Amino acid sequence: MTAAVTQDARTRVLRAAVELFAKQGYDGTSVAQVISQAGVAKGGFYHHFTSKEALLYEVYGDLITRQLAAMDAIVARGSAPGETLRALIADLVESTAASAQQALVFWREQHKLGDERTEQYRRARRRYHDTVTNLIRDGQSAGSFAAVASPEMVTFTIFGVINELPLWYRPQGRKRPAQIATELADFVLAALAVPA
Amino acid sequence: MTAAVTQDARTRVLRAAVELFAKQGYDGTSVAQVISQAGVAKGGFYHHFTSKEALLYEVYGDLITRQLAAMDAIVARGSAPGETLRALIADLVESTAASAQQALVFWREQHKLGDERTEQYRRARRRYHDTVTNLIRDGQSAGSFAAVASPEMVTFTIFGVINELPLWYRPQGRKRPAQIATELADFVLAALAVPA
DNA sequence: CCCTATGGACCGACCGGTCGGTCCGCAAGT
DNA sequence: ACTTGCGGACCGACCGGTCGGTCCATAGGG
Repeated sequence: MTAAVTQDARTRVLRAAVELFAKQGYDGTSVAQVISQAGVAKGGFYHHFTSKEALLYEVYGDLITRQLAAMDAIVARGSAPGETLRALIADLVESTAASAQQALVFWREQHKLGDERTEQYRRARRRYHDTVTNLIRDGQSAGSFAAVASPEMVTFTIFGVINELPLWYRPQGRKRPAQIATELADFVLAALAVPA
Repeated sequence: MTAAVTQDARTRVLRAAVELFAKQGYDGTSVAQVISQAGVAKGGFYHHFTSKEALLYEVYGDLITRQLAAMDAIVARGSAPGETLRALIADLVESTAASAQQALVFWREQHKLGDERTEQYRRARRRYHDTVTNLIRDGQSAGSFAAVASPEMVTFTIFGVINELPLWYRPQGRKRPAQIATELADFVLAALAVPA
C-alpha cells in the first residue's frame, strides 16, 4: 500500500541474499553478510525469516513457480509438438536469463533441498522434466519427430544448456535471450526433424 | 609396490573428501567430518595438506588434466570433423561418468576458484571449450556441418549435458556410459547433418 | 497502551588451523 | 647382533574467531 520510498526490509534482505548466494554460495555466505548488505540488524532479519534456510527457500521458490505456470499455459494451447517445444524453450531461456541469479542459486544448491518443504521444488522441476520428455516421446511416436535419440537424452540436453545458462549469459552480451532461445530451438528441432 | 593392506592416510582423506564434498558441498563439509570418515586425526590431515582449500584443488585437478590430455590425443589424429566430435563426446561422457563425484565437485565449486593456483583449471576447461567451438566452426565453414546454430551454442549444449551428467547418471542404471555417449553424439550430429 | 517492526548485545557450538609430542622403521656405529 | 639416533607419519588437545540464532529494549503508528 504505502509506496515505500525505500523498499521494505524484507525485500532488501531477499535481494541481498540472492546476490550473495549467487556469488559465494549458500554455505559460503553468512547471515551477517546478508544483513549488512541489506542494511538490517540481526533482530530485524529473524523477525521476517525463521532461519537462514527459510531464506534460501524463498530465494528460489518464486522462479520455479512462475516457470511451471508458464509451462502449463503453453501446453494447454495444444499446438503441434514442434511449436510447443519451441515455445517451452523460449520461455525457459527467457525466464532463466531474466532471473539468472535465482536460477544459479537453485541449480547450485538444490542438493541441500532435503526436507518436506523443499521437496516440492524438486517435484516441480521433475514435472517440468517429465512433461518435456513426454512431449518428445509422443512426437516421435506420431512421426512428427525423428527417433534420433531417446526422449530422456533430448530432455537432459535441453535442460543441460538452460540450467547452465546463468554461468555464461551476460545481460550486456551480444546475444539477447530471445536470440539464444531461437538458436537453441533451431538446433534441437533440426536434430528432431524427420527426413524429407 | 608394497600392496598396502589399507590405503595410506593421504589417499583415504582424498576419497573421503570427494565423497563428502559431492554430497554436502565444500563449504558444507567440515574438516572434522573429512578426517572422521578417513580415520585420520587433525594433525595427520594437516601433515599432508596445507589447508582445506588445498584439499579441494587436489580433488578436482586430476580429472581435468586427464580429460585435456585425452582431448589433445583425439584432435591429433586429424580425423574428419564428425568423427572427431564423436570421439570427443565419447571420451568426455565416459570419463565424466567414471569420475562423477569429482566432476560434480568441480562443477559445483568452480566459483571458488579465484587464486593463481586454480586459475589454471579454469583455463584448462576454457581450452577444451574453445577447441570444440573451433572444430564446429571449421566443420561448418568446410560444409561438413550444417550452420543450424552458432558454434558457441552447439558447444554450450554439448558441455551442458555432460556437465550435468553427474546429477542424473547412476552407475547401476540401465544405460552404460558408452550408450549415453552414442546417443548424445547421434543427436548432435543429426542436428549438424547437411541436408542430402 | 498494545502490537508490529527493528536494533544490537549476547549466546554456545563449531569452525579451520596450530602445536607439542609420540610412535616407529631404518641406517650407522660398535 | 645390539644400540642409538633421527626423520617422517601421525595424534589429539587446544586456539581465536565466526557461525546461526536468541532475547530484550525501544520506537512509533493505531
